[in-house]
Amino acid sequence: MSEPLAPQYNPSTIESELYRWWTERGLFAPESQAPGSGEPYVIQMPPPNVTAVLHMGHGLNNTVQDVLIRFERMRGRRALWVPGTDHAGIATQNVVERELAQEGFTRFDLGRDAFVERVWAHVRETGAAILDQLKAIGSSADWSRTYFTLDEGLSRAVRETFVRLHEEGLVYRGHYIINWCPRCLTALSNEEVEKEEVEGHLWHLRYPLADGSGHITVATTRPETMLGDTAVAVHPDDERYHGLIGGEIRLPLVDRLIPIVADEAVDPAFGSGAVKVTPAHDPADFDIGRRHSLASIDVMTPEARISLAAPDRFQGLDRYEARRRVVAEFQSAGLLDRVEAHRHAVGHCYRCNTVIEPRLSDQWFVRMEPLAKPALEAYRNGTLRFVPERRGDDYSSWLEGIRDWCISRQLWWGHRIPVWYCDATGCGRVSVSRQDLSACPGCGGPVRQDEDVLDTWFSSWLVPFSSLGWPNRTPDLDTYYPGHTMVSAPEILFFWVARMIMSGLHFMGEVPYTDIYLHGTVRDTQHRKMSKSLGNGIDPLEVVERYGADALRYSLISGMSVGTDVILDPQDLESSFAPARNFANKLWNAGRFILSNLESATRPLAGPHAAAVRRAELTLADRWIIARCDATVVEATQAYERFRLNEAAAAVYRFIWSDLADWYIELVKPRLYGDQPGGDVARAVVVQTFDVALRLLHPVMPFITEALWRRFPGRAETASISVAPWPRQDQRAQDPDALRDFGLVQELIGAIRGIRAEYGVQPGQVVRAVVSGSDGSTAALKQERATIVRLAKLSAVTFAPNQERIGGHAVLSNRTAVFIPLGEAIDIGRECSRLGTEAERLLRLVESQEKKLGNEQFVSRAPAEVVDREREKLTTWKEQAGVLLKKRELLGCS
RNA sequence: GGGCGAAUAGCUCAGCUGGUUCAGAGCGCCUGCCUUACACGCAGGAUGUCGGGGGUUCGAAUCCCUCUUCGCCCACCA
Repeated sequence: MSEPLAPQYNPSTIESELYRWWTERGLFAPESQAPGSGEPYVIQMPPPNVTAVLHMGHGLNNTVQDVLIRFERMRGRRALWVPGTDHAGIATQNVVERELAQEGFTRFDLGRDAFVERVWAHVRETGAAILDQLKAIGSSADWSRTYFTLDEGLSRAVRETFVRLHEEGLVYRGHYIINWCPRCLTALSNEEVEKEEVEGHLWHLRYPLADGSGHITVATTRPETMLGDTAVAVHPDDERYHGLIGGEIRLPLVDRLIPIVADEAVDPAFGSGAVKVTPAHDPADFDIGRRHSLASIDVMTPEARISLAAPDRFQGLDRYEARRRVVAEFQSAGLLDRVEAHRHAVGHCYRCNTVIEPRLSDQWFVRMEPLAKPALEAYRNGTLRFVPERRGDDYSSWLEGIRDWCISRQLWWGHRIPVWYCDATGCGRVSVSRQDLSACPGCGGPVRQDEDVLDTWFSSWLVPFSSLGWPNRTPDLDTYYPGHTMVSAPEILFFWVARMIMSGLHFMGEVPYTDIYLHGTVRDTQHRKMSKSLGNGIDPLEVVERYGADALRYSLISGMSVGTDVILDPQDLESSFAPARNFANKLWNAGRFILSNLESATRPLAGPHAAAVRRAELTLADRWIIARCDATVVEATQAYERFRLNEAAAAVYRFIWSDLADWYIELVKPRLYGDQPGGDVARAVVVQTFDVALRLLHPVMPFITEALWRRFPGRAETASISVAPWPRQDQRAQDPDALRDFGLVQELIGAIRGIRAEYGVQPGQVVRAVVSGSDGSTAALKQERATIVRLAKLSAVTFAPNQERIGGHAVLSNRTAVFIPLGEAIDIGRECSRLGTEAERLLRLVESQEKKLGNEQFVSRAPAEVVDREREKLTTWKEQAGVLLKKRELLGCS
């Protein structure tokens, strides 16, 4: 590592080499970090779906986790980040089905076993690519603990959970209306249905009374379901229909007699106040049907075509064709009362966006209320903390209204349901078992396993303990359960996060983590979510290749504040990622420069904060940068602790660029060259503060910080910044005087530069400056005289009262005046107006300030220190304005 | 239909407990510089009715109400 460093930082080779080095050293395993000492700190990675390679959302999610895990690791915790991938039942099955479709096949052509084998092939490929991507962005997860949700161990946990919940009466099989996707041909949970507002219609249909005495009008958004109607319902108190309750309707098209029933669920104010009842195709109707012992007629096939239960001419029609046909027939029979435009929410499959069909079927459910209660309590008693806080409301209101969870899926890819049905006549036993069964435990007869698989979330809700070996009681489980922070996208709060809390409390007796950080979504500049179908995605790997992983990470972190989305422009990667790349380059060059000036060091450079030098040897600038560094330690540490990662990143950025590079390094250059007086002190201070900056930045930019940090003298070959101790605040570093005094130096240099620019003084030309002020106000400036001369490009600076006329004038915030004689270069008129404008600005401030202080209410009601502060401001502004006006007089301005 | 959030420079956003970061940062723009760490850089500069209206207060970008516009979550009125 001693080859000369290139002036332009090139992340690609450095990153891959360092990553290999980290993993070879096993730095990401908690065992090799702080053996036995630090408290564990555990993050469970939301396992990416093996459907496809990762997108920017994953980039953000995993960067946040990595920042937190690296932060806590450096703070001495035994940090464990558990990685994994999710088999993603329905999603992965769909992806492979689409692949097959391209080849002209369906999964049924292949058969179950061959299809599942095919999915495995996809999984092996994608799963490996995903892990590579996670590594490419620098994720410091413990890969030795990587799991896949269909692994043997996690499958055992799934089975144990199912059986145990069944034993407890919390898993049951039921015949209910569920959400059915006619494309995926499976049941879905309520959470898997996305409601979307659509402009639909409300058809008002006339149902003739059986006795021919008239009709009842019912309104529906899905006319085709009338083929399965088995009643018409009205509210029991609805006067309009009193005489009709108990009567019958002759159902058009089907010619079936169905009763008119009274049910409280009917809203008399909606539509006609009468509702058609289709128990097989609507959850509300199903309930009405139960209350009135109505038949359920299933008029749809799984594919949402009209079934054999309907009249011949409708059979086989797609649901929408059937809808048109039904409406047309009502119309021609004169039974279509009217059609209204109607805006309503329609459920769509969250995986293929097909409109959901409520369907009556046998499915397995988890009884959720008993699980939800403790999960709700954990929030109410403050055990769980949400960031941002308001997400806690979403969590609790979801739990309060929770409904049972349909967990069976009519898919082939997933954990097979551990239930066996006995086929022996007269037995029919249903066995729920931890072990595979080959015979009925009751009669010894032949059994067949339930064909269905479990909801993919039924395995992922166990991850916080199943990934650690549960149901076995393993050392990992003892040590790393419960974990600490969950970093998740808000979309999966209910699917995953809330359910993990329920399972954790139920099976482990403790919440799986206490802090839940829900970050935003990555969107394009039109605020659209990045997606493959919109083509507005950004490939994280492309960004890593072009800008480096550190730049990717920094951009994501700095673009994100608590509770807001990250906006990136897919059309213009440069504007999104160049600033971070530039920052990396800046850091690289600062490091390069510092390193190149350490050879002449004669004193040790390492050690606790500025311990290598004595206080008395420090210049004002040294004291200033040490104080700024310390303030940055505090600011960044607090920001990381509060999940304000963008603020932490910004604080370090400011320190490195605006303080260290722009000022301190510039200023200290003469001391560093050769064997200058104070050279060792400067070297010690610059190394010290740069080292702190690298450590503070490491969680966000792990690669470049490591690359630089390792090159500093005195580092052991095996030392890594990733386990270097986190910088601590140092009371001795605090130095308000230095902050104030050096601020004045900066202000003076800025004022002189401003005058130079104003009058177009050539950069190469040196000028003289005269500074006048009281001894007290110029003491600090005198200390840094050489700095002022160099950075303001002066021939000399003198401290004396000034009566010269022709030049540029300025006045600092402590009333010190500056004068630059410019001879012919100056345009007196221009200087007059420049001074005039500035004086006017100050006088306006003075005026409003006088008004404020003249206000009795303010003086008497505002706190004394505020009033004092405002008085001081007034004095300063007044005097500043006075100095400028005097200069104008001197110049003979009109 | 219920709940929540956001609106600040051309763009992306900070501004946390009302008053010393109070109108800011980065990008973009303008001017001048290849000053031997860095042109992915340096120095300087311009840019705002803090979404509209009302209120509370000595004092509001900040707190309250209201309107407008965007976004998110929830919802079995067919």
